[in-house]
Amino acid sequence: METLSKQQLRIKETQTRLLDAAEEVFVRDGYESAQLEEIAATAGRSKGAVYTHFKSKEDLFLALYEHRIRSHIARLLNSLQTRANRKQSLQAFREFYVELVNDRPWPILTLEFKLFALRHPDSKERLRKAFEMSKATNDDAIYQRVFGHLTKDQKFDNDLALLALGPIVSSLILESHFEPENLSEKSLRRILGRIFDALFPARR
Amino acid sequence: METLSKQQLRIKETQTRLLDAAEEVFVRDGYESAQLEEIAATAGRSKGAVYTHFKSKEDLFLALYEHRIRSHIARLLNSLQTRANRKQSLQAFREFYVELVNDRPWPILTLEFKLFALRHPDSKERLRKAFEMSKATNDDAIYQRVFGHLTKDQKFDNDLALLALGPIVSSLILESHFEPENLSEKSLRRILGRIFDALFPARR
Amino acid sequence: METLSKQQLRIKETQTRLLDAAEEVFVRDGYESAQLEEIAATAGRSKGAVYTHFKSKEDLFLALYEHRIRSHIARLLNSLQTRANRKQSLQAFREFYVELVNDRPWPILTLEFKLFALRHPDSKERLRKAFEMSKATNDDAIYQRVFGHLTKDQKFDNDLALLALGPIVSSLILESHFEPENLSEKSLRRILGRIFDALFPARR
Amino acid sequence: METLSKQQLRIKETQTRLLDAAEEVFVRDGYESAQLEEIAATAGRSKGAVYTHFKSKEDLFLALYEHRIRSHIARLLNSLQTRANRKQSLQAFREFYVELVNDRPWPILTLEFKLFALRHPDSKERLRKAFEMSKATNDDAIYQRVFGHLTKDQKFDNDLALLALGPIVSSLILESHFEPENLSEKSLRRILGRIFDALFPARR
DNA sequence: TATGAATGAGAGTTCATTCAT
DNA sequence: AATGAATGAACTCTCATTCAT
Repeated sequence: METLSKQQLRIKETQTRLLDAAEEVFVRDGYESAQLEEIAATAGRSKGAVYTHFKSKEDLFLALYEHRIRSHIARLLNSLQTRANRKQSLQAFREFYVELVNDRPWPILTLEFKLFALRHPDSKERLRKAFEMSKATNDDAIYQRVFGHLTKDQKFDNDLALLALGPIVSSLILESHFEPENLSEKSLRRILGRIFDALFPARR
Repeated sequence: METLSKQQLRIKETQTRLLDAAEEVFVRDGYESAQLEEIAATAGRSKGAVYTHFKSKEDLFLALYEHRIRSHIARLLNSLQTRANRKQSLQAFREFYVELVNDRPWPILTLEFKLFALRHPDSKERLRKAFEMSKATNDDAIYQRVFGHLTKDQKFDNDLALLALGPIVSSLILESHFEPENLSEKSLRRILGRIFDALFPARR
Repeated sequence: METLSKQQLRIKETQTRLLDAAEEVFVRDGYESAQLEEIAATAGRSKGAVYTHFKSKEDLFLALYEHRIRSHIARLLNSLQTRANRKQSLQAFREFYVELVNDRPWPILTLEFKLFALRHPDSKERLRKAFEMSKATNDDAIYQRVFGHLTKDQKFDNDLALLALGPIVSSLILESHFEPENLSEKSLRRILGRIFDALFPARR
Repeated sequence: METLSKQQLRIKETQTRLLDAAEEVFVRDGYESAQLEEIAATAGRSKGAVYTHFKSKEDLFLALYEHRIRSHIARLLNSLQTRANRKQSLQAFREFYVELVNDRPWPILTLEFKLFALRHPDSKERLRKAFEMSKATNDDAIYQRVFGHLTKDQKFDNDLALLALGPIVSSLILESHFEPENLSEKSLRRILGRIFDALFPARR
């Protein structure tokens, strides 16, 4: 664990600032409308600094997504780690997703990124890797801990549900922007909980 | 039902072509990246023609969405109309949503439009109207026919579910683009069905 | 010979203005330093207009060269056409080259273009065609008229001389910019004449 | 002849490397398109090092030219030095120019520099000095040795020819890039020789 | 109604130059 | 002396929009 020189610290700092600013602006304005200059200014840096750290606007966008996914998955794993038994693990899993309603930028960023992916097949390989990474439950041990042993049919449905979960959360949070009263945070949690319970029935 | 003059027919034809082309291009490229020229060319018209029929790119986009919503709702109403009893109606309702998996452009367009709405508050009023329109079940008679009489608590949950349904379908179809194997059309139908049944339990 | 509509005339006019402006600016500033905006402004048009008529800066540059070569070659052919015999033809040929000292932009443009060609091998095919075109004496009839019948050895030397002539003229005009006194127009003509006579000895 | 410290040697080494790299890149890409970073990398140094040794891109370019001219003139003088009589001297002079066909970068660099000079009048003074330097035959003794005693008219023509010689060689070498077959090295020597003999007739 | 030449604001990207280390 | 992160002016190219025909 070496300490970083003053120089290296500044570089790290710039990268962090740029990624944070990128998230803010990309989420607010969308990939196409987001301006590099705005991102740079938000980060307290100049346009040119963006190009010191990222090859292009697209590169910055993808780097942001990778970065975001890494911390997303770290948070999920962390919340699963501390639980003793299956029931608690599933509960933690449930909470994690329900609590995503607090992370408003996340679903927007996710959607933005998926639409981008659809329209930029050139980036496919890099995208595939990021998507791959995002499946924490790829790990057998974790899968076991959260869902226990399943029959083949149960596993099939469970895997489908796992795939569906993220998108559903995202879409509901997005929708809540348009129905702030009917889809209050409380309502959101409620319906997310209902869907979760339907998708992951607690097996005895 | 008046007959339209040749002139009027031609106008109508151009409008239809432009809207169809707009859908194709907006869905494929996204609002920002879509080029008016490309839309015009796809419609077999020139850029100028777009401006004869629509005030701006934004106007065309909104008009497209209104147009699409109108036909969407018409199709839904139509599928509900012919059913005799509540059970059949709910079934038809279910089928309608499950069958949306065939209408691939729809969810993309919807997402695209919602993201647009989020970022163009100026258009809010027009957007609100279109969204409003999209709720067929606003009509009490229809609501009754499909869901029967509900207690206040049931109605609350049912309304939440109604709000959630569209976004969920959209998000799953979108996701299926990235997991064509795991989220095959068949799998999509299956999971959509499961979610539908959880959200709208058949009451006796 | 149809007349051009007002519209078509304006288009033609714009093209001409742009090419003229391009020549002025490319010659003055060089390909890299020349600014599209400056060219457009010089032509009394906007930047965008350039792109209506030319695909890119490079395209404009190449189009300019092709255009210039066409008129260059037309002028040469024209000056040869009117002469009755070989001696007169050779004399006309000589005069044409010596008089190039009046066309100051031409050699700069030529050099600029050759350096460009060297550094943009992608444009090779288009360049080759333009260069090809520039050899008026490719035409046997003209060759005959100007140089008469030559032995094989004479023809070899004559062809070498033909290749060398243009570049030599260009380089001398360029040099005269740095030695305006020693290489006055009169001196230029004198030395060009000497070189011409050495390269194309009047055969009896 | 003092010995240089290690430090000084390293400085010298860097300068040499930078100048060599600069020549390579300026010749290959042209002044405007040449990137300082590319030059630095080619020299095995970083961008910053360039600025330790040269004030600016322009300064490096001019320094390169001065450096190149110095060695050019040294080579010319050297080849003249060893000859005993006028005839041999003229012959050496002739050979020197004819053999320039081997130094492909030289004419490109020269042209590049002249075009630069034309477009950067600010550098005029520095340029003038470099040009001045390049005329070895400014030295009366050398002039005498090579050309002997000339009448006023002969001297006038001879001086013109001296001015023309360099540019002509350059332009022909450049042209040979486009006609590698017709202007083979052998052909180049041949025609250069012919021109030389016409410009500098061997007087008895 | 429809065309497409022309406009011009705007955006991503490049790159010579600076400067803290 | 040398590095390379950061600056910021500058430039090409794009594209929604206008308008004469």
